[in-house]
Amino acid sequence: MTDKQPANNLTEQVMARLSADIRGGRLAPGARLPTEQALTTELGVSRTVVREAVAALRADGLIVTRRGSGAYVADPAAGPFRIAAPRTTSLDDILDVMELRLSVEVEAAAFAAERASRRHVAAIRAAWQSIETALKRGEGAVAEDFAFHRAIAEATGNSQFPRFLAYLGSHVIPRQSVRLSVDTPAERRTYLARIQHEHSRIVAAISDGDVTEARRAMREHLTRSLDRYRALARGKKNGRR
Amino acid sequence: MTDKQPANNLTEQVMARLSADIRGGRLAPGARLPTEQALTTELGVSRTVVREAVAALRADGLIVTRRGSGAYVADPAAGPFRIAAPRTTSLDDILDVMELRLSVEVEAAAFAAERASRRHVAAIRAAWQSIETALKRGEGAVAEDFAFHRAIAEATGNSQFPRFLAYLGSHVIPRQSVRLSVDTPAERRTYLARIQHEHSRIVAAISDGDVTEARRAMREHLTRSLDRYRALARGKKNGRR
DNA sequence: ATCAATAAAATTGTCTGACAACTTGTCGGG
DNA sequence: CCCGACAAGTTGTCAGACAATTTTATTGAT
Repeated sequence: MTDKQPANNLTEQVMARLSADIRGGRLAPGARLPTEQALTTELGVSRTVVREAVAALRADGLIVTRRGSGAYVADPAAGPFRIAAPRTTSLDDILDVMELRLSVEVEAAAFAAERASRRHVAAIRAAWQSIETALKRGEGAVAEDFAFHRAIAEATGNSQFPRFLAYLGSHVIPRQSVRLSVDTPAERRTYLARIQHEHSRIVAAISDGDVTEARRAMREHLTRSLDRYRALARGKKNGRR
Repeated sequence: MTDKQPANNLTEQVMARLSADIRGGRLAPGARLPTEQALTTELGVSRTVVREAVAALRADGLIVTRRGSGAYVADPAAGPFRIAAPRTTSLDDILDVMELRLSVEVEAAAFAAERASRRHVAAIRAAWQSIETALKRGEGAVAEDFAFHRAIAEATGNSQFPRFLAYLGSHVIPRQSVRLSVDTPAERRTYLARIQHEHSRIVAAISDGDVTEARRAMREHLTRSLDRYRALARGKKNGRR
């Protein structure tokens, strides 16, 4: 199920072992782990290795240690937060993540329309202009597109939105360039022009402070690209739900 | 800015220091960290502490180590995935996270209305019923409420939604019980009754497959609780934007 | 016999020193 | 100029010791 490269360093081996014990349920939340000495004898490694593995798992939020008492399996709810599986990026997974992105961005546009400052609006406009010049130069403008969405997220005044987008973008956007279903340059150009037109409507809504329209425009914009991926997924291998 | 409890264990102090250096940009991605020996002398701790801190940061995906060469700041895009800050949970941070949650849940309700199976609808109805019985017993039903929202997230057919909610819920919901602005039991009862009424409208919309109404009902439901928190935050110490 | 204070044992946290495994740069010889 | 051997530097692992803290056992008084 998981990746099993031999992991030439012992610490990772011990980490994998303990992690598997915890996630596999052999060690229930709140249960106490074997003592460091017990682990050294059982696994045949030095205490240094055991301690480093424990420190790593503690950083992961899987366990907590109490001096003089022992190490305990942490409540999984208290753990940090991992969103998507980075390794297994199947096409379906990407679609799922894109839906999550749509959800966040639609509301981000609404919040931006509600409370964007003049500087924020100016930044969004500048990002739009950057796409425009890139398109006139005949480029794809994927980086500029991402910057545009990022500018909107920052205009919400809520730092969670840009952070969320930055993470999702780094994992979803790169795939976008892998395979575009549009073939001829002419088709591609009209497609990009339409995208940019959708962008302009989003800008207008945010600039006007029209919350409802901002939501609508952003949803339409993202739904369209989502549908293109859905079609692609269905074409490649149809199935699922 | 951040929380500065003395952190009685040195490892966390060193971790915090290095983590701040990396996130603060003083150490660019790809840059090499000081050697362990340099850190021991500079920070005045033993090599054991430094190594455990490095092991923890490596588990966090912030750095990578190469034997014989050194430790390097990892490319953040390659790093696993972290969304929000778990430690620094100020009231403003909670509000920001709640807005993110609203964004996701509104669209989750829409997706649920669009493609929930009969079993999913039944599960949502059952969760609603659980709240009902808990309320009749005079309980707060926070766990049941969370289960209700979770059932909706699962009805989307997109595994990212329940996962996202599970994380956010574990960090946001617990605070809900910390301090409720409603004082008298009567007020509390009417409040809970209204919440449950809002729930019923969400259930009806999803059951009918009415996407727009599902969005509207969920947004109204969450906006209301968000507004209550906003008022609470403003009452405690007004400021910010 | 019950309970409280004390002592002992157990456990994690930190320090020190050492050696192995690996990487990188240097230097000499071809 | 290229290339191999060598040396220095760095991380990985091991071993032992002591400190700080918690848990358990012992002991004593009531």
